[in-house]
Amino acid sequence: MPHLYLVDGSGYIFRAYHRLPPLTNVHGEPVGAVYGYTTMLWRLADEVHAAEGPTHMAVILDKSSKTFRNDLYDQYKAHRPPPPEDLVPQFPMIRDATRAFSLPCIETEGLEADDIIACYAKAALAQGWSVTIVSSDKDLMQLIEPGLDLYDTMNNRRLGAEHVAEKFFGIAPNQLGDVLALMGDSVDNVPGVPGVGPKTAAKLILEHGDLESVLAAAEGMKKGKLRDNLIEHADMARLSRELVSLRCDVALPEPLEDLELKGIPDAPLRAFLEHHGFRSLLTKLGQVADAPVPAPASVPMEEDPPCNLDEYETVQDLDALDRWITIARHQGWIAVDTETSSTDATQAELVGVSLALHPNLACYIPLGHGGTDLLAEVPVQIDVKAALAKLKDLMEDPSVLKIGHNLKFDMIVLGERGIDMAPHDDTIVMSFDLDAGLHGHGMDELAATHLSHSCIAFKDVVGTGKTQRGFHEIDLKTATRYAAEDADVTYRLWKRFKARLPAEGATRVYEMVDRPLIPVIARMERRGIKVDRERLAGLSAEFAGQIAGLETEVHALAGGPFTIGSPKQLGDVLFERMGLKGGRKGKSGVYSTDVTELERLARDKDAPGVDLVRKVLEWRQLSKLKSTYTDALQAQINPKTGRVHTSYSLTGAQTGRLSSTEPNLQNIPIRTEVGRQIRDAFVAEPGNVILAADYSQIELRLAAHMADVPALREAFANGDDIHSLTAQELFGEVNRDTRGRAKTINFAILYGISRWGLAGRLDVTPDEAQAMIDRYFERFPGVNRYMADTLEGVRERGFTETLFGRKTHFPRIKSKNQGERQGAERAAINAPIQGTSADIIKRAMVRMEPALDAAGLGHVRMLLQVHDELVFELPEGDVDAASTVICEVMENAATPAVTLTVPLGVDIGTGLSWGAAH
DNA sequence: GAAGTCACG
DNA sequence: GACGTACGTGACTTCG
Repeated sequence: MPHLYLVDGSGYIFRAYHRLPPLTNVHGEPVGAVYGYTTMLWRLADEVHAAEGPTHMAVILDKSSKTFRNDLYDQYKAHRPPPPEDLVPQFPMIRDATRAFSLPCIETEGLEADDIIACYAKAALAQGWSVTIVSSDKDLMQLIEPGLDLYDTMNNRRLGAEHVAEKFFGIAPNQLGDVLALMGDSVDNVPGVPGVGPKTAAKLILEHGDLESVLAAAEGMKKGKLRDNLIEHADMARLSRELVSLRCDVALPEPLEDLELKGIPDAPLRAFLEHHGFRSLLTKLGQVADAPVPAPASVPMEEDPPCNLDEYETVQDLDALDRWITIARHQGWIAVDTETSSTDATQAELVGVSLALHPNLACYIPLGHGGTDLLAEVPVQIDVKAALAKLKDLMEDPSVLKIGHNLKFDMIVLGERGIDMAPHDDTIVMSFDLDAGLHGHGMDELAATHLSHSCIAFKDVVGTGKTQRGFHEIDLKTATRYAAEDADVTYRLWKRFKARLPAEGATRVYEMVDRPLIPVIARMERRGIKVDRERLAGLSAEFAGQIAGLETEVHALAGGPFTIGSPKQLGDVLFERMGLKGGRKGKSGVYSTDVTELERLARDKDAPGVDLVRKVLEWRQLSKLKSTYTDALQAQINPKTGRVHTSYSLTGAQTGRLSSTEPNLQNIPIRTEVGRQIRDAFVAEPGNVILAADYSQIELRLAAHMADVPALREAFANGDDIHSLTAQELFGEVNRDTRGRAKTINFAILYGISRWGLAGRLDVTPDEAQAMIDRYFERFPGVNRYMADTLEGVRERGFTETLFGRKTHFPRIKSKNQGERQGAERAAINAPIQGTSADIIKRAMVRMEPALDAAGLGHVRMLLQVHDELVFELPEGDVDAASTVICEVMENAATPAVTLTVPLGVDIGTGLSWGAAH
């Protein structure tokens, strides 16, 4: 059977106007109500194929303000205020929208939309059709009967007789006209009977049956105001009855059959959506979901008003949350920030979420406040589950860009709650890709630099030290000011960076390397790596015993106890008490006692105190391993997962490398046998293995490519040992000693060589070091040239660039201080090489998961990155297949953006632990 | 919080 | 003639 949907367009637009925020389209025209109307039509159109969906549909509008009711009663709707100024231009747009959907739009002179709806409803019902009136107007509820219901699209509910009974105290739909007549309507100026509201009206009708019976019974009622009013205003009640009656006796402007739905042509709808810039709907129509969002140009950035913390809203009910989500869907982007109980995203409790849509249009949604002794009273908050369900839809909506500052954190927090945020932009990464080397990228610093705004300091909100409170204990007013400010500032920064990225040539590295990496890193952090606690505890105990023994021996040799860990005391003991030779270093006037100095002392077998020095070196090594690794790592194991979850910083290293904190898993020992045991504590789950894949000599290979050194390029192409080759070229023979020296020189080149530095490393004179450097430049032409070009570039432009366009700024390149300047020069020579290497492994990481998935290796988990190494955990049986994919991805990570003239080599190892995988 | 030291690439 | 010498990180300890 046909099902006719009659859309009360006029009713909808008023409700939408008051309920939705004041949106404007790309032309600056107000379109809030139109947007709401368009999304509603969309939803209805989507229901076409549903079981109870429409087969016929029409939109009914009011034609003019004068109707037959004004002839009945000249005061009808007389006091109604004119529609708001910014609603008026939206009326014609409603017609545009309806036409865009190719729906019939019906309006008739002298009739209200309600009457036309009633006519169509009756006609359809008479033919046995079902009818749904898309409205929640109480007058239209009179029409409800079997086969006809109302559909309140704003609250997504069907309204039937039960709803009328519930709202009007037991009244049936066919009695509603009488109730409405008695109670009147102040908005439409239907007079009714004074003193009679819905409750009294319903009671009277239920008691007496209908209006006339009520009026007839008035005389017999007990004396009182009600009786008097009913008698005195009986005629007004009868007039009201006529006014609220719906006329269904006029001819249908268009026959029912013509309302049949015939599908919605694409072109007019697209044109309409494009005209208004309704991005999210365009996306649904089939535009690319991840198309870059244009920078909002309508408001020049300079005209952004200053941050006004008093304008922020605290969102405490679902309706309010819906409002924010609606605007986000409309404009296609939103700034997001989460407040939590901890800076460790993998263990943090969610305390609240803040959102920003425009400068100063920001809110805070408290979700986990209260619940402690300190804040005994739990404030009004949306139920976390309900709020997260709403937020999930928004966060996962492919047509809404989520903007955050260090969004990786929020991705992890929400990821732990089943929300897979996408698409995204991150202002901390944007800032890094624009301004690495110029300043930090924390929000407070960026707000001060770019917005001349000083953010509320977190410690001013929660305090410090013993009296520090959790964010969940902060009152909502303060919490809103702090949290919403962060979202607001993030939004403002995003506008600026969004415009700067293409203008400053930073889009390439941002879009190709760093932006897509964020969710990859978030997943790695969430996975963590399993650590064998017992093994670490065993090592700790072992080290503790040895340290204690060494301490006793050191004190005995030194002739008395002192704090070995104090460089100052140790220096005094060695150089004063024991009389070893060595010089002061540093401004603080403390003897240098670092490992190179102590090893120098230890080499002199005959010097007094050699034994002491050797014991101290051993003590130092074990103390370091115990305190930094075997003890600390145990404390870092997440009790819930049994794994260690590091946090990677994408902006920590100026060159574009990642850095790793809490704990740092990029400096787990490997170079010494005793330290290496710590790696054995990083293990795979039963049935799995650890796979470590590392680039072989990647920085030297890149140097060979970038400096265009034929001999080196050939050597890499042939798979030769590059340090041996260097030894052959520099010293004419290859042995352990010359190869070691050659290796040192190769690294020295990468790091920005100085004759003194190399001399110190090789224990030769600066002149001899210079001779080696000269010979190197001679044998490997291109290197010297590359270094000179790099320096010229950085002096001229202030920054270096990687092959992928990543910039690193070096403001000190112009320093008057020679030391500073030379330091900047060395760093500038290194940055393009180290940075390109970082770009390449990042690209490999971005491509790794899709490549593994495509190969049916979805169970292979990428866990760690250590600059030139990726660590995976995978089922034992997948090793061969995974190795192939991993190698392939890593070796080809530069292409097609960059074509290298050297191959990239990857070595792979596997084992039950990280240590065994090397 | 600075300085010194040392773990990694 | 002095400067103070390799690039990039983070964590721990001592000490003022």
